[in-house]
Amino acid sequence: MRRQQRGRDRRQEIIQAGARLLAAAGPGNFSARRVAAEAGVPLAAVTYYFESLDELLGLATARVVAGWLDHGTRVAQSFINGDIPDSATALILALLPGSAAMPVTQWRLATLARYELLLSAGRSPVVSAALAAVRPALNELVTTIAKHSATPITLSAATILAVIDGAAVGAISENVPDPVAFMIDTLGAALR
Amino acid sequence: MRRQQRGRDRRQEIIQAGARLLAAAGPGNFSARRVAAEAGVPLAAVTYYFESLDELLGLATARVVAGWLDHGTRVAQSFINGDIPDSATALILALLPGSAAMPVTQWRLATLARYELLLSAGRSPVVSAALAAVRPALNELVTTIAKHSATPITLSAATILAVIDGAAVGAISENVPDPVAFMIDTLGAALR
DNA sequence: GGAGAACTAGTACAGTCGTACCAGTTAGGC
DNA sequence: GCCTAACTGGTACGACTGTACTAGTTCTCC
Repeated sequence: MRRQQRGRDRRQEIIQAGARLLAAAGPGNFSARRVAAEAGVPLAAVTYYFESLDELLGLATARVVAGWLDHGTRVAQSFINGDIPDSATALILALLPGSAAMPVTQWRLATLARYELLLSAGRSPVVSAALAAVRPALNELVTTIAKHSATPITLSAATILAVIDGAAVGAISENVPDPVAFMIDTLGAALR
Repeated sequence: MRRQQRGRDRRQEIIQAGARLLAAAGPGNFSARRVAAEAGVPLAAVTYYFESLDELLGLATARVVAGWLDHGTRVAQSFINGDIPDSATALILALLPGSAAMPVTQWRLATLARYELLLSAGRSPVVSAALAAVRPALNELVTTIAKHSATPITLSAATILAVIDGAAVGAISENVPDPVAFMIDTLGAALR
């Protein structure tokens, strides 16, 4: 279907709203009605612009992980510039949502949604595909930060990512009071 | 309500069925109707024996994590007996569901369900409570295995658990072909 | 300017969900 | 033996889900 400009805009707006919803509330709260409400469009617009909710989920996921990458490269740049002293801190800030200034409860929800999305790749092919597309870039991000570390880092990017993911899952499931500090500690212990 | 023997049995049977369902399909597929079908009882039996589905979820979760601990202590014992040569292998086999003989697709689903349950603690207080109750024992399990390792292990139990959890989440979301081998490799790299 | 495609928006349908309700049956204490 | 509490199992209700359908409106292109 050859779209008109107005339709293209609306379609993008719906994808954007889906990405916001996904990042804030996780795939378990991703429904056609909620996306429509978030985008401020009627429910029928969702079914009109997308073959199925699954297609929209894939597009929204791609948008979300693109945001991860943007955020990560920005943090990596500020680490290279010398604004972040510790490489463990830089890795955590680069690979997890938000900044250190974010309130804890909000950080917890955002990180929870992030890992719910990661795990949902195990059941949803479209999410799996969207994640697979960005993984090499994330790995490269980790190696870039590791390369600019003051102290040499011997662990591989895959292992570093595993430590970060595991620490995040642990922090969420255990409801630790200061998750960011916990994660920097855990990663720091694994790096030395 | 003073239960009769028959009622006690049926109640336990429902909890057991809930635990089976939870371990096999994850919290997302945990519904009153599914538990009833798994237990072979009518739907109304679930609402009769439990205040709410949430109460049943908490009891089923407790049953599941008790199974984790049983499995882990058994594997740890066989490691101490010398049946498992490598401590990284022992840790993976002890802390993740099933054995090496389990088919990959089944292993993947079981592990996926396990981490879905872990993450769901971030949204469900009853799951969180059930997990918190077993965490010290899991930590002790890790230190026990580490203590009997041939090569000395300097990482803390918390860090080791983070590596295992992160590697598992990565293996699932990336759909790696031989996840158990991947996890043993990743943990081995972090331990040395 | 008119035909037809693109779009908007409301509504309806079939499915699953947790929970409530209500007759009928079984079993334990007097 | 009987009364009452425990239990069984079927059904129903309201809420939510994805998707389909049907009008009416707006825009583009010839």
